[in-house]
Amino acid sequence: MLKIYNTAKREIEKFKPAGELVKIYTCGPTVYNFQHIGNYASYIYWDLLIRVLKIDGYKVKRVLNFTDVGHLTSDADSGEDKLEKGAAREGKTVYEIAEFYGDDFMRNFRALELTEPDVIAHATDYIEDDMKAVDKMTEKGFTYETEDGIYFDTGKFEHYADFAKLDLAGLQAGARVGFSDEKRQASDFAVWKFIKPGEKHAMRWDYLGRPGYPGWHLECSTIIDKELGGPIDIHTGGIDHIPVHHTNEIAQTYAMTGRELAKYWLHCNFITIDGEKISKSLGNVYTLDDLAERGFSPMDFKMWVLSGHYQGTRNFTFESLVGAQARRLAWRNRIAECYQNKEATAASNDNSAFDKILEAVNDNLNSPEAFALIDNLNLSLDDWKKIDELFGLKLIKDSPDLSQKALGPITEREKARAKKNFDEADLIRDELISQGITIKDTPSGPIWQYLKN
RNA sequence: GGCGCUUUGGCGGAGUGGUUACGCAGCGGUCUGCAAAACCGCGUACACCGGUUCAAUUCCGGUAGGCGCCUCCA
Repeated sequence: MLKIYNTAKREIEKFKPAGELVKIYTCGPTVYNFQHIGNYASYIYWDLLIRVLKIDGYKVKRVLNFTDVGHLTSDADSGEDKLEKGAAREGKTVYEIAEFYGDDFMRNFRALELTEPDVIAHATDYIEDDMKAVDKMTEKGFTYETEDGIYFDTGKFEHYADFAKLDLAGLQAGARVGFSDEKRQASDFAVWKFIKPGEKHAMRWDYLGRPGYPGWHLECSTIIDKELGGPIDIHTGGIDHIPVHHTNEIAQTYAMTGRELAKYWLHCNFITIDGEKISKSLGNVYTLDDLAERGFSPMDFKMWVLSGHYQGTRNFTFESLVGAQARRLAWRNRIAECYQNKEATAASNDNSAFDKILEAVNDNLNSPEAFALIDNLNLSLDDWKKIDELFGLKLIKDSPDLSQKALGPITEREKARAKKNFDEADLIRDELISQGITIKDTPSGPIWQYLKN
């Protein structure tokens, strides 16, 4: 039985899906630049959620969006469109930018062994639906027009402040860059932006007799409505989305359909790097490729991420990443032990071992506790397979049975050792090391292990 | 200002009203041809101040610190 922390209620609840199919939506990347390790940390946590649900026996339909239009450099309706900015930076078209960074995201997504979403929704494929959505909201009187777009009148939705517990009176509208004085409330936001004559904006669609493009928040409401249908079971995202983006999604969906958007809202916390937030100006924006250059695989990073809880703040340091890497190697060598000592592990195996691990993860995705259990429990090869299914750590895949390869040399070495021909014995050992296999002499005879990768 | 997270030994990070995980690093030892591994042991951690209690790191109240989001970024 899964229990999860629901941001909407600010408490841990038992998860009960509305129907047979668990409908999940994850706010995806804005494909205008490389995603950094903080971005990927969130997708690792949400992947764990998907995997737990599936192991618990649920059928899941999950939608992930790619924002390829309309996301401005501020979550408020000011600044530049990130895609347009990226295109200008690299001398490419916005479509090339979106494709390039979208592909890069998926490459990393797969390298992290994350479950493929059932639908990857590109915002630009839903423009017609966006227009219909604006029409609907306008019909119901939730919008008003200003010089630069169609705005959502948050004053018309009495529960607007509830989700994020906003203090609307305290919102300092003036502090927002380029705040339009035509807005009725500081919290009002654009559902559609007009492109002024002469304004550079490559992505444009005709609507209401003039060129424009959708407001950033709109795509999520539209895509959810079209791909999943209303109220979905789970909506996930980063905590930064609570006050603006998700609050606005909820308002839009209410305006369009009169329904709530999602029953359970999960938000992951941010990671810091060397004690500070991830930001370009601080120069601590690492990508997975940066980690690879320093000798850490995507799986090492994933070990690090899952060794902490999704709701806690995590501080990333390379020192702690070394620990995560070592822990993964230790687990792989326990698998090697299973290969070499089948009878013993089977005999001493605790049948409930994996159940305990699963129970920990069902408790609001407590992966650190699950990891502690893995460290301590006696596990069979079968358990390790289940653990791989649960966390997607490629433990089995990266731990082939090397017995065939190692057995001959190990026997040769034992013969040499018996003759006290240690030079030869060491030569054999070195030869195996060059193939990534180490030999450890235990009281019950030599065993092979994986070398640090 | 609003909304949150957090404070455990050198680092990461669980957990518990009394016996104090685990990983990494360190030290000592056993074992070993050597090396490594393994195993044993050591360092006696829980921000601070009150309260409850026979007993609090663990419960309650308060204080202080660190951090994040809202304001490029999940």
